[in-house]
Amino acid sequence: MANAERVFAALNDPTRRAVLERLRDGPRPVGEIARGLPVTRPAVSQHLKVLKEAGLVDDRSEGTRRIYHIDPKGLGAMRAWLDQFWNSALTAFAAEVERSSKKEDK
Amino acid sequence: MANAERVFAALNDPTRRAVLERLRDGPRPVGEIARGLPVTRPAVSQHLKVLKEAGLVDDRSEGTRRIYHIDPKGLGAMRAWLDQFWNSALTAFAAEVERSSKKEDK
DNA sequence: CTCATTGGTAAGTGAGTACTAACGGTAAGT
DNA sequence: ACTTACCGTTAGTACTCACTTACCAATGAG
Repeated sequence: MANAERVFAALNDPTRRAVLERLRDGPRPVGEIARGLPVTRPAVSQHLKVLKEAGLVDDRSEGTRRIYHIDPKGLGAMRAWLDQFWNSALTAFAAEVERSSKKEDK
Repeated sequence: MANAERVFAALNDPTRRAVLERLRDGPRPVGEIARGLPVTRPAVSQHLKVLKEAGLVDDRSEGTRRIYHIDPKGLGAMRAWLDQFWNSALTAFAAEVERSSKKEDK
């Protein structure tokens, strides 16, 4: 679904971010992702499930192996939320600075 | 300190995001933030503490009231992390498309 | 067919955390 | 001085979640 709620929850975990970092260089099977990480392979499978439901990764079957790769959809939802919030926050912040500077002119 | 780690953890909670939404329109005291939220005022105080440590909000004293406002610093750290990841992910994605299309030329 | 490889799933456990209730501390009003 | 309003902090509790250990299904090699 790639809604912001799931993306936030998915990106909160350090291990899941490490998984994404490893997929940044290209698609990899589950075993290769798990190798080098301080957790077991089943744990990685569970993390991949969460990342997939968040729209951050997708997978394809290749024989007995499942190749995972990054899905730009989830990151797009995240950027959209952040950009919208960023803009409105900055305008509100600027408006506040304006108001407080006008208070000096009495 | 506004490192990405704390920002992720802070933004994960729905109540804290609701607090930020309320501060988006401008600075507010704690009581006014808590009013309308489905949690008690002390809970809001704890959330504000987390948001402040993440660099997402800041506060000033005004008599007996503490006025909280959004601090662009934390959102900046978030955007930096996301933009960096976004760029490298897209280039890796493009490189992969390149590779898979070359495999067709045998 | 047999066996090894790969990976998703279920159950159980431990740690982190969001919440409420109670308290203390400070500033303004009477 | 007394009271009221506003807010942060502490202690305790309930719940979520990341992890491991077992187990099972599917594919490929011999």
